[in-house]
Amino acid sequence: MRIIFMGTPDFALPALDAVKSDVVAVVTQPDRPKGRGHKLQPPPVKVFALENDLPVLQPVKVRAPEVIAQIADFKPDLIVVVAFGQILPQALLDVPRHGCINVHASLLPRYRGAAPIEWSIIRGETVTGVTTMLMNAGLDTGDMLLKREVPIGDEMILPELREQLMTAGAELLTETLDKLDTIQPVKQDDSLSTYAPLLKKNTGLIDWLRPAREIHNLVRGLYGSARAGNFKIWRTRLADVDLAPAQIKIVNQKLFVGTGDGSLEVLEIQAPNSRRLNAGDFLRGYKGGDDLWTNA
RNA sequence: CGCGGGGUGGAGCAGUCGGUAGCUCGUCGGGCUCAUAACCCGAAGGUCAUAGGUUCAAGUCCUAUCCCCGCAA
Repeated sequence: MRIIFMGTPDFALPALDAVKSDVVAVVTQPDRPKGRGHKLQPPPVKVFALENDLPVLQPVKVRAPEVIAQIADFKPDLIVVVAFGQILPQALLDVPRHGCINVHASLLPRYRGAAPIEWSIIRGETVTGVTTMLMNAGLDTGDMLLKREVPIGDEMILPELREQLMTAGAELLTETLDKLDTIQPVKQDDSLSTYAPLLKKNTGLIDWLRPAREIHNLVRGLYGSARAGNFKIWRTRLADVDLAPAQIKIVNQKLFVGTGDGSLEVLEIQAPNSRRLNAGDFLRGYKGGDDLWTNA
């Protein structure tokens, strides 16, 4: 089986590793200026591919005819897509005779889209999973092959869930390829579908009027991107202290915040221009008063 | 060369106009207490990121390097 693997971030690595012996080429996103100083960074999949002596393509747009031709030249039997980051046009989907298989980090048809892992935590789901599907031109709308469930613990955090899903995804991919001839594809029930859109900058803004549980889920699901004022909130815990929304209280080196329903203990917080600290350390240096979030 | 903040005893911070360092917590010893994460007394612990430079004198000014962080992408 000649496979072309398409993927970009860390999440795709276990899957690529699982099938690499059949991979004839890897397609990933171009190196991008990233981080401080705008240094050019190769995507993790590229790094992995080079370490394994796999040919790497980094098209700006896979939809470009010359790119599709280039991919076709590898005469792939199958294309495997895991967190690639670009939409494949029909012309490309038609290239491999076995079609294109995608590993998606949710139980389809729920959480179609770019950020299924984050949204499944933010929405307070107790179970999610991975799904393999035969891709079509829609966004995560292809016929499903196999699924595997992964439970979401009450206190589970984004990196933990991501870790489990990427492992499960790699295993499911292997299983899918093994049974490819016998699996009966199942159409998705569009009436049950939900979307997990790209995270926006303001997705992480904490509204203290919301219930504690909801805010806690947001903090868990964004892990570092949830913010209150200029502070990043990394970890919280449900608490039982009587406080008005957004009001803070410091007791025994612990930081509590009131919400619209219930209260939270802030366990890890990051002040502007500072690094991430646990609440105890943060409070030691904190000289301000009760206006923690309101001043800016 | 995208913009900006910072590296000070174990931790988090302060340090004004340059004159060899201070706070909170922790640690160790002692005391109080039925007891304690509480309180009282005392102690240890810092070549102030690194290398140069200016100066009678630098954590504090100048230059270079390393590392951390925020924004923007």
